Formats: sequence, structure tokens, C-alpha cells
Amino acid sequence: MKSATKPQRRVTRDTKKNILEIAQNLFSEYSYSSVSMNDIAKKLKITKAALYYHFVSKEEIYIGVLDKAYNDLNASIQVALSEKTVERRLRVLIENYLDFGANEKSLIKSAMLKIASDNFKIQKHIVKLKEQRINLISPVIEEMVANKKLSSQADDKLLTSLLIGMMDGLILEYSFLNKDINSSKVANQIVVILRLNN
Amino acid sequence: MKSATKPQRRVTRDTKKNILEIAQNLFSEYSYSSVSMNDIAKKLKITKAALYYHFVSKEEIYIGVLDKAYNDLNASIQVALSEKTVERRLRVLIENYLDFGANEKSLIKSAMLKIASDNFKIQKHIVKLKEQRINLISPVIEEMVANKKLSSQADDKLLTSLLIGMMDGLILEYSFLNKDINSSKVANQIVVILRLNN
DNA sequence: AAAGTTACTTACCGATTAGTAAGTATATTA
DNA sequence: TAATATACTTACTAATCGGTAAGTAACTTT
Repeated sequence: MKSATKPQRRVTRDTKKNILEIAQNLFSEYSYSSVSMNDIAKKLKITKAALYYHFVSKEEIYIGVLDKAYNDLNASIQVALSEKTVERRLRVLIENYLDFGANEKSLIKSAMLKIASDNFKIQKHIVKLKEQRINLISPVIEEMVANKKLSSQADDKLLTSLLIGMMDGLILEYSFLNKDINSSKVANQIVVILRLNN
Repeated sequence: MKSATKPQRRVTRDTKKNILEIAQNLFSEYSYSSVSMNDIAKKLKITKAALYYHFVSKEEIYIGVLDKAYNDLNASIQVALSEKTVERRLRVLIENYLDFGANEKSLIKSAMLKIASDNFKIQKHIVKLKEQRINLISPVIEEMVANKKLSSQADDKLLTSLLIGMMDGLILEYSFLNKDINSSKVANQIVVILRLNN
């Protein structure tokens, strides 16, 4: 017998993945600056220094969390874009967005909150991710407007911002109240809501 | 000649008011934990210790900022409630809310973000303020639903949450993009939007 | 079996955090 | 004019922050 004296290593090789997962949980609930590296480490039952073996900085972890979240969101938007009709594309897009946002609140919050006055790196990164997201969604809106399925009172970009702001607000409102969001029901209402041309 | 050697005191007696004002500016832009007492003091060109002459803690300053903001918001909602028709009450309410939120973003953010895992005091205070706000708004929604002016598919409280979440989301979306919100135009759209009974 | 690599831990760093104790200049009151 | 209250500043905590250097146990390769 030679083992069982110290906790064995190399059993789980996915520490980096675990770090991002725990960090995502924390950043979803609290702001960037109120989540410390120690908080993340403690939850993983490792030391803070171990985090720096896998990541060079706190910024890198946060950006990692955001990138993963935005990538997954973009993927689920892409799925919606393959729907056959324009109406279905919008409807499924909203539904997927709401479902996704409910689980990835850090993404929603990051899109709304400035980090700190001196952290330009993260700030610029978030603006880039937001632009990607708006560029993915706005074609659907444009299409709907072109087909006279949506109000054309406002321009497309503004209407897209309005939709995103609406969805983000709803997600956070429900999350704060610890309520589950019924995505298909709410998506239905939003679609009805957006059909302004009477 | 005996003066002019040191900056004279007692010239401005409203330091406490100034502190709340500057703090509100900072908390509107950044999160609770990323605004330090030193940040507030520096902007006022006083020392951090001076803040503790007027307030017992950072929490107290933050709660002071929120109380003032929510009180002002409630007052502007009350103004809307004195409108003659139900439709006007809802419309002016939305318009005032959007105008107000655009200037008092700290209030909107506080209503959406958890502060820190161990700060129960502020958290509970915010929940109380949110309840007050919802109790002020929901009667208008109830009235509209009762008069069949609004969709009654969802219950009143849910519809109120939906409206608030929507407005908050829009305010933050616009603020992040550094865009001004055209409150009367957007209020118009939201009213149209909420009139779901077709 | 020796050497090297991986995945950490322990122990520290300087800076910053919220908060405090003690001193001080000014203005008010007795 | 002396005592007191007001509105601060200076100088300091202890704790925590992000981050690092050095050591080490376990596994892999030679």
C-alpha cells in the first residue's frame, strides 16, 4: 500500500473547465469586483495560487466566462435562424434568448454594467461581444420590418436594441425575484407586442 | 490680516448633501463594490475620514442614495397617478419612469444586481424598496386590465413585473450605448405593445 | 531508476479596502 | 475672553485584494 496518504491528483484533468464553471456561477450572481479570486478558489476547494496556474489574471477568467457564454448564446441564435419562416425565426430566437439568459445571467449583467473606470480591456471586450450579438439579431428584425411583419416606426437597429433591452430586463427582473421565466409564454407576448403595425 | 492662510470652513454647509450627490453619480456608473470610499472623497476633494464624520458606514451612504432615488421616483409616479384617464395614468407613468431612470441608473441597477453574498442588510433594503415600487405601479395595471384596456392573459403582478423589467432593461441598454432615450416615443410604443387584447 | 513535467500548496508581496483615534482650525456660545 | 461644538485632517489600524516565488507530491518519460 502506498496511496491514500495524500489526496490523489490527476484524477480530474478538467480543473480549468471547473474554474470557469464556478466563476460563471459567481459572476452571474455578483458583480466583477465583488467576486474575489479567493471566492472562486474556496468554492473549488483549491488555493488561489492554483487559479494562477491555469489563468494569468482575474480579467482572463472573466473574459473566458463571457466568451463561453456569448459563444453559446450565438450558437443558440444560429439555431433559431435556421427556422423556415421569418415569424418562426423571431419567435424561436426570443425563446432561446430568454432560456439562455436565465442560466447565463453574468452575460446579461456584463452587457449592462460598466466594470470599473480604469478597466478598459474588459470594457472594450464586452462592447465587441455586444456588437456581435446585435449583428446576429438585427437581420431578423430587418427581415420582419421589410416583410411588414413588424412596426417600421423605429429604425431596425433601434428596434433590435429595444428587443434586447426588453429581454435582458425581463431576465434580470425575474432572476432578482427568484422566479422562473416561462420562455415560450413570454416569447409569445413579446412577439405580439412587437407587431405594432395595426 | 489673519485669514487667507487656510481654506475657510463653514462656507458650504451642505457637505452631506454633496456626498450623496457624488456617491449617486458613482454608484450610477459602477457597482457598489467597485466604488470605494476614497473614490467618493477624492471627487469631493475631502478626505475619506470626513465621510465618516457625516455617515457611519459605506452601507449607510449607499442606502441614502437609494432612498433618495426611490423617493423621487415614487413622487414622480404619484404625479402620474393624478392624471384623469386610466390610459393617461399609464402613459405618463411610463414616460416619467423612463425619464427618471435615465438619470438615476444606480436605482435601476440596484434593483437588478445582488450586492455581495454577505451583505444582507442592503439586499433586504432593496427588496423592500422594490416592493414599494411594484405596489405603486400595479394598481394602474390592475385598473387597465379591469377596464379591458390591457391583456388579461397574465396576472396583474406578472404584467407589472414585465413592464418594470422592460423599462429597466431599456434604460440600461440605452445607457450602456451612451444613447439618450426618447421617453415619450418609447412610452408610446410600450403602451401600444401592452395593449395585447386584439 | 533518474530526470523532467504537471498540478498544485505554502508563504509571501505591495497596494487598497472599510473604518478609527487623535489632533486641529474655525465658528458659536457662555 | 474662555469653553464648547462643528467640521474636518493626519495618521493609523487589521483585513483583504490581485498576483508571485519557491517548494513539492504525483505522474510521465527516458
